[in-house]
Amino acid sequence: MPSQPTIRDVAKKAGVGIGTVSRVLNNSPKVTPATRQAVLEAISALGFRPNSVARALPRKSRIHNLGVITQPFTSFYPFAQRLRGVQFALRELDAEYEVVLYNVSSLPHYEERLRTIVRTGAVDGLIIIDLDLFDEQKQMLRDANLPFVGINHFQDRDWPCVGTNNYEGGYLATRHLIDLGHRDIAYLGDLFVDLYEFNTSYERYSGFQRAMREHNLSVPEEYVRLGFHDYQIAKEQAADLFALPKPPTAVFVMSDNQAFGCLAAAREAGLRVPQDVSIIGYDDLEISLHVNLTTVHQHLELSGRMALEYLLQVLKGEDAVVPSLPPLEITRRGTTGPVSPGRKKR
Amino acid sequence: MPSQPTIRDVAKKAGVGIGTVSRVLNNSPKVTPATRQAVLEAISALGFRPNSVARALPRKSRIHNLGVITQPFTSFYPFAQRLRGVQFALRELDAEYEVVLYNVSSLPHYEERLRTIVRTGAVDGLIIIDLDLFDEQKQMLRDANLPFVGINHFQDRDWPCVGTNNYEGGYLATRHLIDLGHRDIAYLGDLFVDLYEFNTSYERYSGFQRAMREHNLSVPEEYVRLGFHDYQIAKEQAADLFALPKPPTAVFVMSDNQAFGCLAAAREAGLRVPQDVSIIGYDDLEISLHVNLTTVHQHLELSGRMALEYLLQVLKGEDAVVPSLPPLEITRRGTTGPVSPGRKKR
DNA sequence: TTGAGGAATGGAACCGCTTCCATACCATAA
DNA sequence: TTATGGTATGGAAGCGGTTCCATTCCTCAA
Repeated sequence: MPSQPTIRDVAKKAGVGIGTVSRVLNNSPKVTPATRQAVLEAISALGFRPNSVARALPRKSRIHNLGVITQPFTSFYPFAQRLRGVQFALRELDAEYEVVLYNVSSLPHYEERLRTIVRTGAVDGLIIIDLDLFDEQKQMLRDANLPFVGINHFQDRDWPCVGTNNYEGGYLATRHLIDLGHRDIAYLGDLFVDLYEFNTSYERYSGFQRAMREHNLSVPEEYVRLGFHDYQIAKEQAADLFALPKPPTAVFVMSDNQAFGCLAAAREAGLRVPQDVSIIGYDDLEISLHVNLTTVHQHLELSGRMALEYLLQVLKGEDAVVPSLPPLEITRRGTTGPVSPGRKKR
Repeated sequence: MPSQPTIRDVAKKAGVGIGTVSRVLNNSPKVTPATRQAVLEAISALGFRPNSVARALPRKSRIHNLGVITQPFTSFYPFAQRLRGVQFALRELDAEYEVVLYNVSSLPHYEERLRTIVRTGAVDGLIIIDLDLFDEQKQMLRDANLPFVGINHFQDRDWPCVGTNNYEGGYLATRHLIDLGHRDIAYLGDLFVDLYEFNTSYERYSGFQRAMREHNLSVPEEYVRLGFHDYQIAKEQAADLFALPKPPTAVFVMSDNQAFGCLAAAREAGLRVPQDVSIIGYDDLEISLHVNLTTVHQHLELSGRMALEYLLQVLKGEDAVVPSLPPLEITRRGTTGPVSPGRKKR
């Protein structure tokens, strides 16, 4: 018997009926101790383990699963806060759903994963975080009648997304620095197109560029530093920036994680923050409060909550519209300040 | 038809057989466009959504689920790093399991959740993080033949745990401070018994006490500060500590999260770290590197990985033993240093 | 001794899908 | 016209459990 033994195998082995085995499995009181004993022995002799799927089938109230699919996460990836929003809302609303977490490590992996999810019907709804949905996949999900919602930066996609506006955020962050009197502002961020064909960095950079242009400020080529999203890499890039003959007086870093690297580079270069250099991040991670980082607040937890609420409505069969997040805002803390006169170069 | 329509309802409505409906659902090519169209219309007219459970049942290769059950998490809760260890290992080993995440918000909730998991057979294995398992539950899991493993601080429990030794960790941290010349050392941590009847804080405190005793150092009552695990609360407690007539020259804080609060309090009190006061945390979160915090490294990610590997072996039917984590070690960074002579009070 | 009632037990029916075999249908070739 | 073969389709069987009804077996009272 190479495959998993079933309840019938157990029944045969124990010399009882399948009903009795089921009763033992479910701790029904109406089983003789002796019988129970025999069944338990058969179970462990065969290494029987009930098939969870078959078990769930006859139940009136289904167990519902919600899939959350995203890139592999590190503690700095804002994902954790979004997921928390989902979980908290789930609890508050007392929704009978469990969260199944899917991490995909590449685009092909992502597409394959979606296909599997649809094929196996593993979940009843899907929250797609920081990933795009391509036409083929979208159609597949629709055909399968599987409700889904994204959390990302799309505001006008033809699929439901709780979206944030990176362009606006980049603009706001840069305006903040300009308003403080800075003129020599650098941009530090991810490569413009990441592994998942997301262009978050480019969008934030575009907002940065727009703000600079509006104020007739130029951005020397060496003030734009792009690299893989990583603390250490950001730190190195920032060190290069600070070693320039004419270093910037402020840096807009496209993520808090990278801003931490930038902060460390400033410290090592002997620069005081914000007296010598202002640094603004993007995300407003919880930890950023403790690091006292000025940053762009993008309602991470709220985005998870909103996505969940929308999905729940759809699942209930209600007509739902994707809610809009409140506007982005700057969380002012200690890493940005007015340009210091003694340091001003022009 | 109040309950969910089934594939038979769809078939009847579309005037086709159930096989055809199934074929449409599964994108089989051998369906006439006209037929497909009719079926799709019936599907959306009825609001039909395939039952994921029933769908999964007939498949040869089951979808396997691993449950991860833990307390609700914040970004500082070391849980995230543990979960990452699990996910990474899962990917590396190419294991066909998905992770189902359960957050429980109280002890009764936890017990009920376990019962539900067993009853519904929702998962094939369970990783229990930072929660104890009581006799009744343990028996229940065993009866159900549901393999489980814990990640926590138990080293000699009668159930498999990847355990860490808090007592040892507290001792090490304190020794580190004593070796640097500190004599007036405070303890800042959680209440001794938390919501889940875990006594992590007490264990670490006991290690602290032992180290102090071994060196004939006394701990004044006001040097022991306990409070709910929270940045803000820790910050307030630390502020009280620094406002004492004779403040400590070093603080052992039982978690990095609380250590961040302590650091902030020191900053606000105008104390330089480590010149005026040394601070050591516990956990070694990723972020702690960036904050340059000296702390106790407890192999968080590795613990997730080990628990997973063990569970996978058990699921394969192999005889497995729970692996031991490598010894705890101090990660020395910038927040601890020798006691500064100018400040020494005795 | 007999009948009634309760408890343990066996197993058919069923949960909602997929799969596969048999059938019906159509087009083409002879 | 008939034979052939390929394709779309219907629906029975089956996935591995739970549930419930019928049956058997006891025990106890009359």
